[in-house]
Amino acid sequence: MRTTVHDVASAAGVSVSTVSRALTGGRVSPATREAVLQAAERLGYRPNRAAQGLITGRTGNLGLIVPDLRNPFFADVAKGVTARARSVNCGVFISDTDEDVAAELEAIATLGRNTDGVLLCSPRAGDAELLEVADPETTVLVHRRVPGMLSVVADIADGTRQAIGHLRALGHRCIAFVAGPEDSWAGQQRLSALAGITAGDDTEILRVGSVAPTFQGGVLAGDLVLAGPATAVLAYNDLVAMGLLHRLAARGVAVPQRMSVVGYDDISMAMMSHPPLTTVTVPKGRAGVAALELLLRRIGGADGSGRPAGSAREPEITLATSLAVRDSSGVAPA
Amino acid sequence: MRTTVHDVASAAGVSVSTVSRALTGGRVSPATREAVLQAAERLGYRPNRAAQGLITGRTGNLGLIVPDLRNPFFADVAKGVTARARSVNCGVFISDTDEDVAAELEAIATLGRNTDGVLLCSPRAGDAELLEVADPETTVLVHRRVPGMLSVVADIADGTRQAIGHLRALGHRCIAFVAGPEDSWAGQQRLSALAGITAGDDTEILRVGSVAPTFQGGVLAGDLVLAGPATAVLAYNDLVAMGLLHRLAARGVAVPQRMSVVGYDDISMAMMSHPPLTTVTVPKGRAGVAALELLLRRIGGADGSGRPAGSAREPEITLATSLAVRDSSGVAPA
DNA sequence: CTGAAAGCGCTAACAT
DNA sequence: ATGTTAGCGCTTTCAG
Repeated sequence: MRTTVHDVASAAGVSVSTVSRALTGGRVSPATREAVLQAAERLGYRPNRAAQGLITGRTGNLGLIVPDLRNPFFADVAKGVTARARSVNCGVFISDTDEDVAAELEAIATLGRNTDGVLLCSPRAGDAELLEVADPETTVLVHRRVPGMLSVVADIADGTRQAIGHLRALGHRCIAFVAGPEDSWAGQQRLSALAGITAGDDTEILRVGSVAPTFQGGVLAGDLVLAGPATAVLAYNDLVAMGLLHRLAARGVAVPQRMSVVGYDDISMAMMSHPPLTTVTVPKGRAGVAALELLLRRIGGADGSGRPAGSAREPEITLATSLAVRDSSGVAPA
Repeated sequence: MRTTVHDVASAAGVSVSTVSRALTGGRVSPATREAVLQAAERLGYRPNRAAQGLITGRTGNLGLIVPDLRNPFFADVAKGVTARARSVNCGVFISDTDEDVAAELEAIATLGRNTDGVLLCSPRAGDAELLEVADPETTVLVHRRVPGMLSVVADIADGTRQAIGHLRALGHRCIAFVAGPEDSWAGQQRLSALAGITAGDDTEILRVGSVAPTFQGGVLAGDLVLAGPATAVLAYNDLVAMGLLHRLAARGVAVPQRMSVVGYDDISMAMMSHPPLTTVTVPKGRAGVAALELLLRRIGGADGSGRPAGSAREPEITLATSLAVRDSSGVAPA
């Protein structure tokens, strides 16, 4: 068995409670504390978090649930969360649900039980299911909004407005929008953002798809877009946009000379595409960080710093988006 | 507080020990088991893993340590691990060390203490440091080999041989190798693989760099390669290869007509590049899965199925690599 | 087959 | 300021 408080206690010649106090910052004489700390160090003592959690009711861990870690979007979120979590000395359980609702619900239940709180990123489950299985007190949604739950989202509507505004300014009057999954929250969000935009009487927005939110989906969309009159296309996300770029190149369509392409997300490879992709920048990692901080505020710090929990000031946070203009968008062809 | 065994026990009209047995598969009468199961289901009971772990000595969790989740290579590994872990009902702590050795060492210590075992992917620390802080009994290295520790690696030497063989067959006689970080294990592995290849008296391998193992590093390498006589280039990894492709395109060098490019890893975006990248396929997720299975075998199953632990049959596993030939490599220019 | 009781490693009253 | 004790939720002897 590993070294326990008892080992440290006898090594330092004190009782276990003194060890506990010395380590967690209770009242101990400086001399004693020093002795304990040294003994702990020498023995390589690491507290057993499970045991700590059992008594304090805080595990010092949190859960992060994402649909797919291989999707760079979610990898970015995970990166932000783990980085921030490390700085507050908080462990992170990650569950990749593989885009499966049942797995997601199961993960919420299990993680909800075994952590201090869970960050639920872009869940695929419906509002009702989520409300039923997740504890609104200890769950924060990321990139998804459900009434009655804490959440952090990006201002997609504004980003969409900027993208369309950019294309209009370049002279485009017929813009295709490649829709993603019909039933996804993010998809509806984009659609309603678009609907909310009176692009001007002279500008037409053509809906294309829906297609899978993947590179392949973009390849498919390429031909669809080319079959219509659009001179520019706004794609569901960067992956789709890159598939589009690929297909356009294969068919000899010059970008941006004959067709402008704009994506959403600004995943890291967006600037590596050919040409580099103009895209709506979504704060992915920052959303994860914000969600973590919201959660910590709600449950009072992972370090058990016992700040009065209370309800968070802002139960629904919206992060700004912007448009990263790169080379895939240009003036409309004459 | 959440529902506990006690709640289930009184709801089912039995004792807590009976509940425990019914749930963990001990001797219980079918009728009693059914009653307990129903009560548990009705109350939405989820065992507290911390408490379970405290007594059984198994947490049912494991740790995965990676240098950078945003790197698609590691995202793939993480995906493989989490998927397999879910199927054996095992939680996964993920720690992203941000390429930092100190953070890595700290993670090994903490996770080692609070999980049943840890999967250490491409650690940046040296052999000695690793040996000092990691428990060889419960740690499995992924994509790294250290004498005395369990590990799963890909057969990079063979992959390298295939890549060089491929280029030679296409007529290339002067091949540049873009080296990555000098001190990295993976870097040395590639270098020694190359050194072990007698490409033939008529073939020269030029070392270029080292550069950062990133897209930017590849961009930098592009000019370096162009300054020499090479007609083909083998890049440290796909990211570097893609940066190379980018720079080559910017400088108007046709790929593969004037220059062939080959990478390592086969990350998902390798086939999305322009042109699609020829690369040494490395089993990333499968390595994670294999490591997990090796660990489980070693510690006897996350479900506590108590198979005799014993030492694993194969403490060092090597997974095969292959060459995915795509459009970035072609016959050497005349 | 089932219940009572001990105790995993730790912290939080409660004593001293 | 420090030691003693109880007990977190659970599994596991040990009785019955």
